[in-house]
Amino acid sequence: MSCKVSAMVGRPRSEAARKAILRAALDLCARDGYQNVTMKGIAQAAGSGRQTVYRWWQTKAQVLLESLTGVLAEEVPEVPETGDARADLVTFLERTFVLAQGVAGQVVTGLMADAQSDPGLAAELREKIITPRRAALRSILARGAVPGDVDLELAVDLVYGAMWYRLLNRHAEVNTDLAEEIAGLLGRIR
Amino acid sequence: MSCKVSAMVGRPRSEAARKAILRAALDLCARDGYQNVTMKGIAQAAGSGRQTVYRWWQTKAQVLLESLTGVLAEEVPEVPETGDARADLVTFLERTFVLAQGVAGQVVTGLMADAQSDPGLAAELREKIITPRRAALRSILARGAVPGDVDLELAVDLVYGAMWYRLLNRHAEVNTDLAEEIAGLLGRIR
Amino acid sequence: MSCKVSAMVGRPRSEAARKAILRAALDLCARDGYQNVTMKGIAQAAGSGRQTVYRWWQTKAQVLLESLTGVLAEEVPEVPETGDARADLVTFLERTFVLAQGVAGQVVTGLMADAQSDPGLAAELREKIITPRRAALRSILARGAVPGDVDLELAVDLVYGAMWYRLLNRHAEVNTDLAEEIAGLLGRIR
Amino acid sequence: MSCKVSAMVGRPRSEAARKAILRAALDLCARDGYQNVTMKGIAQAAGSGRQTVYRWWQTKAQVLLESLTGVLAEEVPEVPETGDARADLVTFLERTFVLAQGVAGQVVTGLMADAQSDPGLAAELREKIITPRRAALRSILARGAVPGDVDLELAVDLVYGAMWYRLLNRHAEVNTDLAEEIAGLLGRIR
DNA sequence: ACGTAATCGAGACGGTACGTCGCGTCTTGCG
DNA sequence: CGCAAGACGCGACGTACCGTCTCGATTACGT
Repeated sequence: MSCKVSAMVGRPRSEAARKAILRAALDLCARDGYQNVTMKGIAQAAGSGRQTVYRWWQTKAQVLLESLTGVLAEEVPEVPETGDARADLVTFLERTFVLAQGVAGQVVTGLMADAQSDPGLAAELREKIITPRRAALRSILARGAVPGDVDLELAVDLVYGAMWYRLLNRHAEVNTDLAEEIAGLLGRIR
Repeated sequence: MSCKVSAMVGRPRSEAARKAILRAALDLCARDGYQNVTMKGIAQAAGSGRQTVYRWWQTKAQVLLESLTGVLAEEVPEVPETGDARADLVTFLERTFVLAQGVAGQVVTGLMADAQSDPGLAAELREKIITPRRAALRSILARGAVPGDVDLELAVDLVYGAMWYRLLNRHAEVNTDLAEEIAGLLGRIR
Repeated sequence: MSCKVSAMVGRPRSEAARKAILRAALDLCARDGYQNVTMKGIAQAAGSGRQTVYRWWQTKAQVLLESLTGVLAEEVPEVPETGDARADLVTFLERTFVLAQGVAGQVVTGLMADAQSDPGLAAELREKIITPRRAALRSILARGAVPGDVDLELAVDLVYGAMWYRLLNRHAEVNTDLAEEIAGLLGRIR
Repeated sequence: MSCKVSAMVGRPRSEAARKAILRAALDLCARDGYQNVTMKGIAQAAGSGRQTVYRWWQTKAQVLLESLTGVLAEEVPEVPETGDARADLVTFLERTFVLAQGVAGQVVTGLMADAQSDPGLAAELREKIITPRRAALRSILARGAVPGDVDLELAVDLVYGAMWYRLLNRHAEVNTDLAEEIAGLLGRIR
């Protein structure tokens, strides 16, 4: 998108540095926790200069958001329509929850925290991470996992809500059992 | 409990300062957002010395946790048993959600964020805020708002999860309508 | 001098506390050095309250000035007139220098330092410590240790100056040898 | 001397900041007195960050020692050998005392005070300020201002001692008259 | 003997400087 | 001109000491 025709002089952006930074941010987040990650630390761990990070991202949240996008893109929980609505739902949730148990959980949790005081980040987070997955879950639910007259937005809130709640509060795990249990309970709605 | 009989020498703790600090913390949180509150700022706003804050609390999270406790204690959502399980549930959720829409939402959200990197705070938060309210909701649900064989812990996760999800992600309001909707959906479980 | 006739009600001043404070100040000064002595530390070491110290002295300098006065009063270097002017001078200087090598040196050095930024203390220090000793040295010198037409004030400056210089700069000891050497050099003035 | 050939990466030290800090320290010392100078104040007055001061100096004493070195280097009291030993001595002392009456006196006095509780500073002060000037005075005296068999170290102690004594105790000025008087008295030693 | 009043200890109070750390920006030389 | 290195101005951190204050307890005097 940038550097269309004119100019394009000087040394080009180092793709190696970009990847190193995204990777370093992820690793540090896994090791020290999101809140303890710093721009300085990211640059250091990536073996890059501080300015190189700031040149392409404004905040650590943006770095980690892009890191996260990379992680999630590798394994998007797209579920083929098998005809069994509940099985599809379970499959979707299982895949989602497995991701949430890994670094992605760490990152997305931290991003959500930062988003509380950064409306721009909040919007970006919703746009790039939350909303697409809400839409995916909604379409799965629409296959018949809940009765047709149920408010799907509310159902999505309940399901993802439970996941977020457990991710943040850690009173219980977000594992494959939860997928089954949620699907089971939704299936009892008449 | 403390300072029962013996000892109790020296100048006693200033209750005025304590209240001023708790109040200032709350006000700052409402004005600037949890993440932008600082110990220095709290002390300044409370017209107290920095050491006075640190003498009684170790972190801003602890200050705000106590502030929050004060706020929540004023209006505990205890619901009399009317016999109508669903009505009780709605009442409980409405009261809960009204609180969540105010400063308490700001604070509890920030505390949850901090708790991600502070296990001690996480435990305290669960113990003092989360768990009691989970128990309250659970007992309300047990009055018959959901069928007897439903896993109440899971039901609590779904309900509070939806609230937390909306509080954090702000894709929808946490208002009295939500109370009705949730109660309605739970009521359809067979 | 104080509390002449009227009033004089209430609990009388604790002489024990006064002595303990003066003693503690001196001990701390010897142990930690003048600059590291604090009012809090003095009170603690004396087993007294902070206010008790502040009630009777305004600054640590005043406490230590009184402590010092006590020390110096114990052994005032008054020299009997033996007829041998030089011997009298040596005796006086030896006694003076012995005192200077002890805690008194520590204290007076620190007081002098503080006096640089506290004109009141400077005046008090001159009045109570410096001037009396200058007068004493001057009268000894006037016995014939230097020719009669020598400016005695200048001579005093040279002698006490050498002592102070060595006390502060520590490039050489202030010992009895110095007394002999100074007396010898003054004796060569014609 | 430093940063000779290799390395020398990163942004170079700001000479402007360095000079501003040294200057600010000096100004504050002249205005508020050595004891009231703070690292925070120096940084503020210099328009620099606190860390920038700490990066290059550990204490305010070190800052002011370097400031002082700058001041003294501007006008080193080097005296050409005129053949008249006493005249040379008077010239040297006059130049010395003029400096001592200015800010340099303030600073060196404060440094000496701090040196009482900081052996490292004491050594540095002796090495960089005291000893070179002692050597200079000694060589002047050796030109014949005092008889050849007089202990020059002692003579230096007496002369500089008088200066220091007056600087600290302020019972008399350190002016050009003093230079004449001291030279006169030394000239009477046989 | 008993109230009055100033003392005592202890320690919390509002301040402020300390020295450290992370921020986001800047200024170098090298590739 | 991108990039590493790292110094820069800034400001919050948690600590220490300042001098003041507020407690309960103690100790003399003047009724």
